Amino acid sequence: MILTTSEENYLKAIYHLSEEGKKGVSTNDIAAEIKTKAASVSDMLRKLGEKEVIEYRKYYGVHITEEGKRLALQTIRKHRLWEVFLVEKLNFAWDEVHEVAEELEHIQSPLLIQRLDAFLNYPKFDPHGDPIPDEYGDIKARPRIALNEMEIDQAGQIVAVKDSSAAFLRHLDKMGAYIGARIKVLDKVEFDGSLEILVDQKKTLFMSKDVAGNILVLQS
Amino acid sequence: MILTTSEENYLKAIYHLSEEGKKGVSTNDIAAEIKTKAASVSDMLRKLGEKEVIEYRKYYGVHITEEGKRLALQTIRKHRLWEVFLVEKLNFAWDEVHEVAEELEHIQSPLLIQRLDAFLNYPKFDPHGDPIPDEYGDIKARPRIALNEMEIDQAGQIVAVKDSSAAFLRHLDKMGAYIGARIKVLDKVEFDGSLEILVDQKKTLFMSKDVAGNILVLQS
DNA sequence: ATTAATTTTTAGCCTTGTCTAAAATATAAA
DNA sequence: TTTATATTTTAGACAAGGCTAAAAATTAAT
Repeated sequence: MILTTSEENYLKAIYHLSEEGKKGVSTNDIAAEIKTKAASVSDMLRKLGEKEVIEYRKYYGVHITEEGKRLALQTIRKHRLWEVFLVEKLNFAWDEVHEVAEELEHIQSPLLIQRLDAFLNYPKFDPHGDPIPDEYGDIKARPRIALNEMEIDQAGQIVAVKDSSAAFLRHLDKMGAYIGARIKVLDKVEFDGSLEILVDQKKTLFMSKDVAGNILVLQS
Repeated sequence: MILTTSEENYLKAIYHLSEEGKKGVSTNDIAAEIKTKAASVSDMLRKLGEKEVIEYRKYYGVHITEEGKRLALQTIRKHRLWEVFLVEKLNFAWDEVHEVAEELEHIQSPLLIQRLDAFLNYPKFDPHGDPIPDEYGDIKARPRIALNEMEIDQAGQIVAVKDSSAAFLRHLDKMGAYIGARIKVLDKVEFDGSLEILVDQKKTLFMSKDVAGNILVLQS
């Protein structure tokens, strides 16, 4: 199965959104992620559905298939390997690499990626700390940690909750946290063990030790 | 001036064909070089003409402009730097690199190329011996040599003739040689100084010392 | 349970780059 | 110099991918 650059970008976005929420991914979310219009997304979903890299039910969002996941991870692998190359070999700053890697990831040459991987000494994580899938799409899992066990200045992504009751999720939402959010621990209050958290690099919020204990974070 | 990938490819082809012949480049020649149809070429020539990277007179072929030459050399520079990277850093064989470099050359990032150039230690020639233009499009000129002065096993490209009479050119053509041909000296006959030449890696031919003396070769 | 608001899809149009077939122009041959 | 051949251009179609506006379906709110 060969995908166009555009299809690869959509599939990658769908994969990322799937990982965050675990539920079906909505057309609007994809449009926001890709920075395009919902109408264009609908069209592409139909095409990706025909190629069987996603399961698509009109009006009910999409689920990525196993084959889709495999292809998305291939693209992510390429993206992250190029990021390592740019930072380690060409002295790019870690925040300068994304756009260029976004172009490089679409180069079609398995041999190139194989050799690049070897040249970089088979790195397991990219410069942002995100894991690099291997040839087969396997990701070296990093242990998930409860948010209240993280140290000050550590960062990560909320990937799950222990208590998944509607009440707890509603509370999370009210605070401005959600599954998929990128967070960083700014401070831990001695007095009651509560935490000050930076969400998505823009919003700070406080949460109790108990709430934090129910949130699982993938460290990066 | 920003060109699309396709426009860059056309311009590069036109540049290469211009260098060989010096005369106007024909639609059919471009079509053959790009492996597309003459109708598509006509269309693209109109567009490139509007962008003033070529001078285009219908039915009379094209000439590349200074701006066009500058842009073509940029692309060629990128292509050749990537080739050096692939061979020297990723251990590609010299004949495996072309296709991948063809994709890599269209990545848009001046910083990337600048850093890559530095990383490779500012190479002046690519793995095929072709010169790498600098940032400004300047090429380190290599002296042209008369074909009869070349040694056995030396290779190069026919870039000009001393005697440019129609008769001589017709003779050249009849033999199977032409301006732009990639040649290699296979043997020099002691008896009369005539040469055995390999043209474009497929055809061998013999030519007298006098004929060879009128052919100028850019060594590689 | 309807109405209102939101989300998603469809329909139709645009651009880029490709193609085939036919028309126009230029070149070679008689 | 007229005819034949080869080259080039135009015209019209198509696929990919994007957009806007309008229709359809879903979800939320009275």
